[in-house]
Amino acid sequence: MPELPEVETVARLIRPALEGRRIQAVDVRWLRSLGGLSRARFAKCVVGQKLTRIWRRAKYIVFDLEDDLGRSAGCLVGHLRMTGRMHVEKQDVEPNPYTRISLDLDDGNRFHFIDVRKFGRLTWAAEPGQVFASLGPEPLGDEFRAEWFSAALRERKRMLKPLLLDQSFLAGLGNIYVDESLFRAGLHPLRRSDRVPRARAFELHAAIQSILRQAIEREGSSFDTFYRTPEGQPGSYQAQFQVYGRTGKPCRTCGRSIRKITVGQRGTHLCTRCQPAPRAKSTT
DNA sequence: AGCTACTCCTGGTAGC
DNA sequence: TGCTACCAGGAGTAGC
Repeated sequence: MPELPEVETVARLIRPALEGRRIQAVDVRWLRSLGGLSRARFAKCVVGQKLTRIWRRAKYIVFDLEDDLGRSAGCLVGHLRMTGRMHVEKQDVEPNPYTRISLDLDDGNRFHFIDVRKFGRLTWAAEPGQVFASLGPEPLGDEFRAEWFSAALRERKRMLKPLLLDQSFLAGLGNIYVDESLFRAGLHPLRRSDRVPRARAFELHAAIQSILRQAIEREGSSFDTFYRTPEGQPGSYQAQFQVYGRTGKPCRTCGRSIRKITVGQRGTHLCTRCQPAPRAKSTT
């Protein structure tokens, strides 16, 4: 599922084809992908506007818009959720059957928002700040410091896994990179955040940053046909997975079989030797 | 405050 | 082979 590295990869991929282009028409094939806006309102806000900048915040992709007088005209805000994809191709290419929203561009190309499971969104907002107000820091941004992280973990008294998935705590991680980060730091997903020693919090902080950086370098992870872009090659970070999707396979560090448990309705992968259980009880 | 359950969705797969 | 049941899950929301 697209998380920060995959979303960053998509933004980088589509940016050159979009920046500077003007939107000439829109085609909304699945209304709910607009996240509550009507087709008419969406079209009114978007058609005729110029795409000036494509950027990422957390797992959102933002398309800044400008009207023909050069004034700000709000922005498109996209979220890929589980199966969303974005790409640009020639207007005469037959669109993918799962295309939910298309934008005709002034250079003969067409932008497509494709989403098999329809969880994703592409909507218009006057102010992106409104959408982002409740998001926590960017894990690769300056405000995400080890000292802050250690203190924030102590303040919250939650299990590590749901806390790291909480976008208002830290914005951009999803199921895969949380599992991988916790493994790298040797922390059990059920461990309470306020019981993580300071040195361990620093290790987790470093693990999150280094894993995200490596994943971006490898253009994210793709292990399923849903997550591949038609024109771009799939990412390759999945080859680096230590625990995610490796249930029953030997831990690459100690050899013990990787286990899968459920935490907050989410599949959670771990090595019970490298990530000891929070209580004395050993779950083998 | 933090937890669980439920919702939205559909392709893939396990089981019969 | 063909059917059914269940699984994956990000984020929002409701209720305890």
